[in-house]
Amino acid sequence: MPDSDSTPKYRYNARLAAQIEAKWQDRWESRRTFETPNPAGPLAEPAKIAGRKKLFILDMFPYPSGAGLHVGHPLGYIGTDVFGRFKRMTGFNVLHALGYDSFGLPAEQHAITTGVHPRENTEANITNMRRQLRRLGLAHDARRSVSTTDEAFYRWTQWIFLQVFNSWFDDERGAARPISELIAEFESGRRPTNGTTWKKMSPRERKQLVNDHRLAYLADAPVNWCPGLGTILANEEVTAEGRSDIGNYPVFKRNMRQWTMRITAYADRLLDDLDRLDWPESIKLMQRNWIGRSEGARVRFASPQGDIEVFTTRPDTLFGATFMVLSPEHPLVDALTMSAQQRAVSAYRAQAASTTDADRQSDTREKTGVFTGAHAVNPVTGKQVPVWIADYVLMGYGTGAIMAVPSGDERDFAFARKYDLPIVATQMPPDAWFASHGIAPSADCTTWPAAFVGEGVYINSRNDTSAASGGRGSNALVLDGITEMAVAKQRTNAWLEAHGAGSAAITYKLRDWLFSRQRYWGEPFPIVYDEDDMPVAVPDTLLPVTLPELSDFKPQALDPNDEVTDPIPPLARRADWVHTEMEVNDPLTGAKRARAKVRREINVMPQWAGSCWYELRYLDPTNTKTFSNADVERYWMGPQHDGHTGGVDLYVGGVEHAVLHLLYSRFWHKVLYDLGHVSSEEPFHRLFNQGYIQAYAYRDARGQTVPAADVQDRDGKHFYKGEAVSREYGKMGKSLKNIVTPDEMYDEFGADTFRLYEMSMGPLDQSRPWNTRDVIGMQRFLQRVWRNLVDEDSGELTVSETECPEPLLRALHVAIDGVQRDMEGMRFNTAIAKLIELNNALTKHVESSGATPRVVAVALTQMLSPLCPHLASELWERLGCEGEITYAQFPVADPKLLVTDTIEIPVQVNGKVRSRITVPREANQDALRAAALADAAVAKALDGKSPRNVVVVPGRLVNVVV
RNA sequence: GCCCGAGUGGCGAAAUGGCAGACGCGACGGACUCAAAAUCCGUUGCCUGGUAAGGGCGUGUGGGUUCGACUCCCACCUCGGGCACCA
Repeated sequence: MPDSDSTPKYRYNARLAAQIEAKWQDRWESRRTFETPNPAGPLAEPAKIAGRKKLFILDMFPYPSGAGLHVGHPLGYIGTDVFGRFKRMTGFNVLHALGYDSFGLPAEQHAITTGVHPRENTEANITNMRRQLRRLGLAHDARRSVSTTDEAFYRWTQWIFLQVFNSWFDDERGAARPISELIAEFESGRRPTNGTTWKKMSPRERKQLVNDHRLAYLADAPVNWCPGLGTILANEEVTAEGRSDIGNYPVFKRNMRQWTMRITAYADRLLDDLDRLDWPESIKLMQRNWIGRSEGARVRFASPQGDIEVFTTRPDTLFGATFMVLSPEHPLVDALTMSAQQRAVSAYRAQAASTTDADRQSDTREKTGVFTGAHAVNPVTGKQVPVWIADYVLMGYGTGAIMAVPSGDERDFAFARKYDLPIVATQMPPDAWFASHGIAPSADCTTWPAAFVGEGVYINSRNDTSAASGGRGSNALVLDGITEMAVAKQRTNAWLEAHGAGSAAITYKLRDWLFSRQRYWGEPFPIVYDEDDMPVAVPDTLLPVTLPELSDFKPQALDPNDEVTDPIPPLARRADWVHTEMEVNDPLTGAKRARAKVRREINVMPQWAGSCWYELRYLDPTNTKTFSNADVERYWMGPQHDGHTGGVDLYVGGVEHAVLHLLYSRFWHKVLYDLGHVSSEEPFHRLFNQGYIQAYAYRDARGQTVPAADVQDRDGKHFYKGEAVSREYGKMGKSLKNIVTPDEMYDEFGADTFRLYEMSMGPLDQSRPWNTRDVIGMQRFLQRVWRNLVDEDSGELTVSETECPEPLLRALHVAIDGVQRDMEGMRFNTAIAKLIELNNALTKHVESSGATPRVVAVALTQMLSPLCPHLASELWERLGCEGEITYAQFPVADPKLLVTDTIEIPVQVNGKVRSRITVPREANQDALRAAALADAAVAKALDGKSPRNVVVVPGRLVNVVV
C-alpha cells in the first residue's frame, strides 16, 4: 500500500507498523523484558518467581536452513508466543526459548560443494534466521538460545552419551543402572558370567562381557548402507520404498560394526507411559505401532539339526501348523538342507539376497519358496512337518522362522495352496463366514477360499490320543470345544511350558537404534579404543572432544549404487587426531591409567543426538558444572502430582517427528531419569501438533510451474500473462515457485498483521492454504482499532474519560469472557473473531460519540497484546498505562455484565425455527410454553393443529411437536 | 491391504445434541475523488417469489437414534496422513 499525499500521517499501515515494531523490539531487548528467572543456578532470581506458577512452552528444535524461512515456518512459533504471552498476563512465569539444531547433513553437503566450512555456513544461516524471527516479535529469552554445534552444548551431549555408555538395563528392576554395579555383580558371582568365572576371564573377555550389556554398544549388525550419502541410516530414516529419508538415495542392507543404542530395553516403558501423556491419540498410535509389541509364544520344533525356535502370536493354532518356513538368511538353513535340495536352496538364497528389502516386501509379489528336504516335529501333534525357506519370512523379526498355520493365516494359506501343502482347520468358522464366502459350512479346508482369522470353536486340537502325549491322558492338551481364543492361548502356553517345548513370549517391531554416522558435521564420540581394541570413555575432564579441522569434508564412495565399498568417515583423514595418547580410566575398575596410545572413534553421532535433550539445556544454558541444575530441572519439568510424568508443559511441532525424534528423546530422558539426573520421567508432557501452511502452485500448458505470485484469478480460472494455467496444492518450495517469505509480509503489512493473519486462518492444528490476498483483512482490523484510539491526522488519542454506555460495556465483557477462554484453549482464530466483533461495536460507538471510552480502550489493548504485541505496547504507552503490557493482568470479565434480564429464544415447530420470543432470563417451563404457544407466527405455523408435545429447554429453546 | 484423521457458501472458516454459515477474503452496490488507489458504509448460502411479504432446499452419500443431528450410531464414497508379508 504505497502512501500518497492524501494518506493521513498517523494511519496504521506498513510504514507506521514498521516504526512501531522496530521501536518495541529494541526496547524489549534493552529492557531484557523476556528474560525468565530461574530458581537456582547461574540464572537464579528466586525473588522473581515467588508466588507465581510456572509454564515451560517449547517449539520443536529448528534446523537453520540456508534457504531462510517461508511463511509456513513461523506458524507454530507464533502460536506458542501468543499462548506464552497470554499466560504471562495471567501471572505465569513462562519459559520460552528457541535454539538451533545446527549439526546435520545440509551444511556438510554445502561444504562439500563449496569448500566453505560447515561452521561458517551454519553460523551465517543462524544469523539470518535470528534476524527473520526477531522481526516477528517473539517473546523468547535470548540467553537460552543454544546451538547443538556450540562446544559448550555438545560437551554435554557427549556427557549424556557417556551416561548411556556407562549404564546397563536391569531387567528385574526394569531400569537402567550404572555399569559399575553390573561389574560388582559379576565380580561377586551374584550374576552369572556365561560359563567361565569372572576371575578366570582375561581383561579383554571381561570388557567384552560388560560391553555386551551397555546401553550404548558396538554391534555387527545388518545396517542400512546408503552410499549416496556415504553413511548408514537408522531404520526410521529409510522410507518404505527402501530409500533415504534425506536425498532419496538407494539404501542397501549389509553388515557393519556400529554404535547402537539399546532402546528396545525400554520398549515396554515407552509403550506404557504413553497412557500418561497428554498427546494427540494419533501420535500415540503411531508410536505404539512403531514399537509393535506382540504377545504370543516361542515354540521349539525339534529337528535332527537341533531345535528350530519360532515366534507365534497364535499358539492356540499350533495343531494346524502343517509346515515351517525359515527366512533364507536363517543360520540353520545350511545344516537343514538335504543334498537333493542343495542346488534349489542356494539358488533361492542367492536370489533373495540380491533383491532389495523394498522389493521383497512388496505385497503384490506372489509367494515363493523352496523345500529344504528336512522335517521337524510339531510339539503338540508329534507329527513330522516339512521345513521350507521363503522370503516372506524376515530374519529381522521374531526368530526368523515361523510355524505355518495355513488355515489361520492368509500368507501361510497362499503359500500352502501354491505348493500344495496340507491345510488343517483348528477352529470352526461361524456360519456367517461361510455365507460371506458363498460356501457351505465345512471343516474341510479344501473347500475354503481363504484362511479364517477370528474367534471360532476349536476343533482338531487335542493330543490325548497322539504319540506326543506319551499316553498320559491327564497331561494332554485339549482345546476342542473352547470358544475363546484367550483361553486356548493360555492353555497352549501352559502346556508348552510344562513340556519344555516353549513359553509365552513378547516380541517388538522396534529395533535397537543405530547411532553411528560416517560424516563430519556431527558430535564426535567421546570414545577411544585401548590396547584390546575395546571402547573406553574419554575422561570427563577432557570433554568436549572437539571436531578436528578438515579441508575436505567428502566421505568416500559417493556412487549411490555402490553397495560394496566400505564407508570411510571424513575424520579418518586426520591420522594425527585419530592416533593419540591419553590418560583414560580403566573401564572395569575406574582407576586412572597411565598415559597410553589410543585410537579415537572416527564416526560421529546422528543429528538426533542434540535434539534428544536440548530442552534440558534451555533450562540452564550457561551452567558449566552440569547439563542442567537439578533444582532448575525440578522447577520447570518436575512431576506436578503423584503419577504425573513431568516434562515440558506444552510442546508444539509438526507431526513429521511422531516417531523418530519423539521416541529417541523419550528414551534418553528415561535413561537420565533412571540414573537420577532428572526428576521427570518424560521430556514432553503435553504435545500439540500444528498444521501446515500449504500453498497453491500453478503450471502452464507445458507443465512448467509459473510464479504463483504473478497468477491472476478470474471467474474461478487462473491466468499467468494471459495464458490459462492449472492449479495444484502443495508444500511451499522452490520447485513449485510458490514461496512467500515473512520478509515480504513485514514489508507489505508489518509483523503484527502477519501474526494476526496466521492465527486467524483456522485452528492451529489444521493445515490450510496460504492466501496473501486475505491478509489485508487483518490489517484493516488493526487499522480500525488504531483509528478508534488515535486520530489519524494528528496522532492524538481519541479516548474519553466519560462513562461507557452499558450496551458497549456488556459487549466488552462478553468479549473478555470469550477471548479469555479461547486463548486458554489455544483457539486463537475464534478469539480474533471476538475481538473484531468488539471493535466493530466500538466503531459504531465512536461514529456517534467521537471517542472511545477509556475502559474499552485499555481492555481491548490488553486483549490484543498477546496477538499483536508491538501495536498493543504502543497503544499501552500512549494510553499512559504503567509498566510493560507484557506483564499487565489480562482483563477479567464481570459475571454480572454477562447476563441480561431478558433473553431471546427460538421457537421451533417440528424442529424448524418459526419464531423467536423474548422472555425473562429465568422464565420457567410453563411460562416458556405459554409464551411460545401465544406467539402469532407459531400459531400460523401450527395451522390450527393442536400440539402433540411441547419440548421446553429453559434458556435454550421451545420445540412444538405436532 | 490395515490403522488414523477430515469432508459445511465462490474461498479460509464458525457452531460438538438446541437459531447452520460468527469472523475474514472475494463479489456486488454506494460514499469520498477530476479519476484511480487507499479508506469508509451497505448487501451477499442456494432455489423460488415481483428487486416485496412469504415458501422450499441445504453441513460428502444412504440409513438409524432423538421432540430436535454439522454434532451421536451403522454402511458407503472422496481426500489427506501413517504402517505395510511383523508371524
